[in-house]
Amino acid sequence: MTAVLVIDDDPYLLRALRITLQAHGYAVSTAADGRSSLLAARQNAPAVVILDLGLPDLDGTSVIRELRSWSPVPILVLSARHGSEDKVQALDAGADDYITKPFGLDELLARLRALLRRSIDPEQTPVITTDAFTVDLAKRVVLRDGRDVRLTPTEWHMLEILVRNPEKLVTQQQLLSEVWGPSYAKETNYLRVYIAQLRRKLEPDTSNPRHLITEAGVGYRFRP
Amino acid sequence: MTAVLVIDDDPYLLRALRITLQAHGYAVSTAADGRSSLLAARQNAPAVVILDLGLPDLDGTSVIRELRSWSPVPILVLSARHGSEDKVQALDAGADDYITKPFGLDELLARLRALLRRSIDPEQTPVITTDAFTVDLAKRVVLRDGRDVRLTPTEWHMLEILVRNPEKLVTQQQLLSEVWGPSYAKETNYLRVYIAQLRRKLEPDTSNPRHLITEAGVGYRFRP
DNA sequence: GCCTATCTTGACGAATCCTTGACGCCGTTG
DNA sequence: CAACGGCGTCAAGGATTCGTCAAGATAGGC
Repeated sequence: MTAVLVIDDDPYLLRALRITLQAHGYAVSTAADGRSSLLAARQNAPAVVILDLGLPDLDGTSVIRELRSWSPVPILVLSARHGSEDKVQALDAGADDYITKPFGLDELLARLRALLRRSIDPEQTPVITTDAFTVDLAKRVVLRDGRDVRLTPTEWHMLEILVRNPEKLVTQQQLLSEVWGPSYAKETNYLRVYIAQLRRKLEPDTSNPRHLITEAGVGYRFRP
Repeated sequence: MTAVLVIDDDPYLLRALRITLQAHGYAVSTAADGRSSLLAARQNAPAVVILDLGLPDLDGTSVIRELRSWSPVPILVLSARHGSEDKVQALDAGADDYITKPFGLDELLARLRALLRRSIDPEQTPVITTDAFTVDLAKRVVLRDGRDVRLTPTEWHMLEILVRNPEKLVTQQQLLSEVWGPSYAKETNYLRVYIAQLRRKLEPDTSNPRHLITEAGVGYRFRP
């Protein structure tokens, strides 16, 4: 049976979630604050974690970071605020998905299913092909016109992130914190330099990129 | 059968609504003041709430806030006054839609259906489709006629808020404080400019918008 | 120590995006 | 009828952000 750990300090919401999740076949364990939740996560080894950001003792993002330091378990975040700042912070810290309160229980269940589905097969096809080049994620090789393209470690790291999320917009912060670390969140000129190098090596027409698309002010997107 | 909770202190209106709603296949429960209505909402778990603002004991916005603190149930507000102040207050407190008395029963039924449609489909996949365009919230992509539409960060931010709340009337203040920050609450010209740009990019007939609807003096609404 | 590959940093026009004001239209009010 | 407020439209600036280049800085191999 799938094990779920629910972390929330609101006893009513905790009870409601426990009942609903158990009714849908999950094994539920709960925690009401950050410290005990970290213990519970180590002991129960849940398949997915549901975390409320408004905890009494620890900051929500700290809990996420602690968890992420030793476990890849999917984390679904609940928050009362509608603003997008804490959303971005939580996702940057390593959360996988996000719901704003109040939310419908069917929506919660749907997102839970989606997270579990994703964690079961994390690597679909390790080979991505476009009409200009081919990326083999397993072999760490990029081919263009039959010959392989030399990429530096940093170039490869950036390309890998973009290619693993086809069609999806990857935030500047996501790229920076993934490649250079969270403290480089404002060095957007790094991105400009390396995107330019990737384009020069991969795009047929450098000044008219068709696969590495920039979204001004937000981030970049890979289009197959 | 769909459960509706009607909250009103006028016995005649209450009786008329009960009869009409039951005749259209709804299961109706009623309450005549704020306190008993909150109890009834917890016990009956209605699919939608119809709330008259002029209650004897509690302020209407307080009832909305109480409900919203634990439930995402759609709230349809009735009010006698024609002014837009209480309208905006109720919507800011978390109401979903609004009708001014006196109102036609067919209009009430139409709005009820619209709100229920929204609550039945709680964005299982974060993809919203209309007959003119498709919004993918996860990938941050908008498709129209198969091609993707290029949106600026601010345009996307506004569209996301509206699309995440289908059929809901979103206040000007809600949009402004979410996108530009709380101190921009009176710069309604921003809304006019960006709504116009969104319509130009998304609506088939710009001068006759069918999905991005403006409610004069109050706000905007997304209709799927 | 020297050489090479890679990464960092700064600067500059160019492209994109946001802000702001003006104008006309429409429905409502007095 | 005239005045008014809310809305849609447009375009011109000003502010950000992007692409590009090249010159140090750093690290690793020989």
